Amino acid sequence: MDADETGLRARLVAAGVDLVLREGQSAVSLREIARRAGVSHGAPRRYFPSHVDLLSAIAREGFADLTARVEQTMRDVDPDPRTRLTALARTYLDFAATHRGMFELMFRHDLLDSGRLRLRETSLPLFAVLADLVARARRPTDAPAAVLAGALWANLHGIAQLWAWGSLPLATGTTDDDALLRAALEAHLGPAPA
Amino acid sequence: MDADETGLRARLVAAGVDLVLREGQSAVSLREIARRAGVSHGAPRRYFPSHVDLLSAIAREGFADLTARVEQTMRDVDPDPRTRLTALARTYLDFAATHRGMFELMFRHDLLDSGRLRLRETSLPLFAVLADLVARARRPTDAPAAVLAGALWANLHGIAQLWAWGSLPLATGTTDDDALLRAALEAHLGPAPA
DNA sequence: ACGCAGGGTAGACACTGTCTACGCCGCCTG
DNA sequence: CAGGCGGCGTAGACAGTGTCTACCCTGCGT
Repeated sequence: MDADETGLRARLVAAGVDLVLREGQSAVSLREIARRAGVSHGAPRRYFPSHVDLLSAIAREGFADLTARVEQTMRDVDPDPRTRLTALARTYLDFAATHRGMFELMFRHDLLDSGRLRLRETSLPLFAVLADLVARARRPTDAPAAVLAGALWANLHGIAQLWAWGSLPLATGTTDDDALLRAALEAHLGPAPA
Repeated sequence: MDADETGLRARLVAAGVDLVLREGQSAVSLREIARRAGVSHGAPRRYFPSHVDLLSAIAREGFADLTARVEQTMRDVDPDPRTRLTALARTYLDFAATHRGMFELMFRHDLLDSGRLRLRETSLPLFAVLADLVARARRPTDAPAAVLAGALWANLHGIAQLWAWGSLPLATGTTDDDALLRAALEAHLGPAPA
């Protein structure tokens, strides 16, 4: 979506994405991606004046990837809102688990330039999908749709976060990943349909 | 609780806690706390062989602080489980908001030596308080207590995380902090009592 | 009185982000 | 066609970092 795919900028971002997936955020240095792209240590500066700019560009790719996955899921799955929400949740958690370093980076607001690059807004379409489904699955007595959606997203995000940290199995004494997710969905959306 | 309060080790940790609260995790370098303690850059090495060891010691203080606050809350508030859970939740979120840098550090598993120092287990007493209250507030049709407690904790944690990131108001379009918290509590524990 | 160990000093190394001056090559203009 | 000029990458420098190592100094026990 950004200019030519073969340019140095694209190669640098690609190297960064690869690195963050493989070794985590802390492995992504300007000099290292320069090395991987076979250019001098000062070259990235043309496209990323600071480290933050580079990380932000990488995180952007992450959001794009996650969004694409969610959209694919929406294409694959039954239109029933509850079914879709469950699928979306699994996609979210699966992404967090299999793209750990990227997921971490995506929410490291201290490393990202969420202001200038409006990076946060990259996550808005994602939230819009969730909000729409929640609005349709919402029961009359539930909280307003926006609040309900926010609470559910927070729950998803928290599960992803605490899983990654490894403290949930430690604390709850269970390794049944899915139980927590099901409990969260039922809490916010009511009992699962038969 | 650790040895003498006046020793260099204690001074270093104190300087680190201060720094992390004031400027965030990234400001805490071994050399900087050495400077603040008025010792040479190599001195901390006696007590913290690596950066991870220092950060872990600081995070430990954070968990101790949070635990103390929660316990104080439990002393201050009505014994009714639901009331206590609400108070605990507010304490948790308040801590995350007012001790942002520390809260972040506490859950940066990539920076902490959660293995050797068994740092994760520092959070267990905290979870135990939550789990106990949840067990008492739980309705018969709810998920098992451990799962319910895990789901609720995840929700709390997610709210704290997304708040800190500033994306919740952006996404939900509301600045009513408390609505989300109330929604989460009601979702997991049922409608609020009159 | 001796020496020995714990605790702090100081220098070195490799690495990082950032800044600056410098070349190279191609394109646009006169 | 000649000239220059601007984008792009190179290369060196600087301050800062974590980590390692050799050293020293002081106080204690024998």
